[in-house]
Amino acid sequence: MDSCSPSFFRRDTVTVARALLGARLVRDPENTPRRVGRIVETEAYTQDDPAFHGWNLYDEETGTVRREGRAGDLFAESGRGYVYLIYGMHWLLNVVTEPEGTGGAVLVRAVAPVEGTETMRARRGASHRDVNLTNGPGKLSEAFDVDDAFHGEMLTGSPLYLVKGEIDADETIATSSRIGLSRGVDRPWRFFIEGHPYVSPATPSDQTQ
DNA sequence: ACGAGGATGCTCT
DNA sequence: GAGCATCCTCGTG
Repeated sequence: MDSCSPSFFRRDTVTVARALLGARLVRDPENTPRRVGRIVETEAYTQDDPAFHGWNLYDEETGTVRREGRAGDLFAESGRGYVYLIYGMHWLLNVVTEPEGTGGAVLVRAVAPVEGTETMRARRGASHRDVNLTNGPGKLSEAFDVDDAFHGEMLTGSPLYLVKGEIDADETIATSSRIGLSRGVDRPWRFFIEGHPYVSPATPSDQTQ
């Protein structure tokens, strides 16, 4: 196993977001079958980005950072989880990037099931078609039992970690504006495997009106 | 197929 | 009080 180490994540956030396409997300708790998903969609968030949760903590003029609250953890050591609740309901999984003191994170937006699909079905409910198990950031968190417990934890080993992977020869990486934003819509920082069935069906933020 | 609307809680104003 | 890195259900065509 070539699991992603802190140094893998201690790089430019956009580079990490691209490099995570084809990587595996592994959920390996005790007493539960292992779940593995292949990452097919990510988004990058950087400290000078108005959509970044820690945007108001970073002063571009002086280069100083106020590491306060949950968003302050976006400036922590790379390889840690940044997990937060959106719309009062869904946990979203990010991995902290860049050197400590520099803000950045990659949102894992969609994976394709590789192993443990039965467990994912049990978590998501039987009424769903398989494509709906993990084709969105809230959905994959439910399928993989990701919640607040992983916020601030190192994602470099059990029970939740990432393993390096590649894009197949017949696959291409596509880019778009990110999903669900009102600010920072001009930054083309959503990356996905073009045409893959497990890419989320959402519309990029610069194509809505 | 697609669009509208509701659920629900944390953070900042 | 508003906005939010979402998802699901229920309308209409």
